[in-house]
Amino acid sequence: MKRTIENIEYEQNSIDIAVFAKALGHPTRVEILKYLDSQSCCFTGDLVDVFPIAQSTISQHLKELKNAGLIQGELKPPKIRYCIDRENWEKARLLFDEFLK
Amino acid sequence: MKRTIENIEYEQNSIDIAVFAKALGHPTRVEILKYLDSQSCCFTGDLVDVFPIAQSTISQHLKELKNAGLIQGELKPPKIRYCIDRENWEKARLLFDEFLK
DNA sequence: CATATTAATCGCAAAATTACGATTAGTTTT
DNA sequence: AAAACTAATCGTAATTTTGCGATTAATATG
Repeated sequence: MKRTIENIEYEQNSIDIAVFAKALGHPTRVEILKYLDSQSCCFTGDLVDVFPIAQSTISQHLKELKNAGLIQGELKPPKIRYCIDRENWEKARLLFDEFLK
Repeated sequence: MKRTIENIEYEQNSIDIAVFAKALGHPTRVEILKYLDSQSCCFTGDLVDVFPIAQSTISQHLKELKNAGLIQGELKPPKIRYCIDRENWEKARLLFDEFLK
């Protein structure tokens, strides 16, 4: 990309909203979160069974959700247990609520 | 992309959330919406003055917000007046509220 | 009618996203 | 120690996004 103006300055609040929103910006990730919420937690393998997409793709989506802070992974060898990060979830809720009100 | 499984089926609700979220997934678009909200309406030219990015880039962001249904443009020749689409805005609010609760 | 103004669109380039299969790393189990 | 299992990472490819300058279309003004 030709970014002649690199380092555009944004309000922190705008960045926070954008980061959460971007993570929610794919239907698969939305449905992963719905599933996670309904099960309270789950393993990658569960998702591979539920969604008709490759294991590596699911792993990638999980990574993005994790990077955005919406989920956390807990080591339960040999599996990894993913749960919604309730603290950030609440933060996102407040941000969207405030923004969209 | 190698999409061996094309036509993945999603819940309509997940698609709706993802479409709104994707539109909100860039800080510039979030700030455009904030500005629109604060001014209730505005012209493209106002945004060009406010944001340090090219006119064509702003136009593109406006297009995406419009495609997602978050804003609407009204012809006020020779300008175009952009306002938040309150109906869809409310729809988005309800979707996120329900989803993040 | 010619000129100015406004904002969309075009064409391009760089970067990010999405998806896959294959491989790898880390644990268990045998 | 060998085999099995789980999930991340790698490498690749197609597509989409982001951004710019230049051009265009549409309207308004002189």
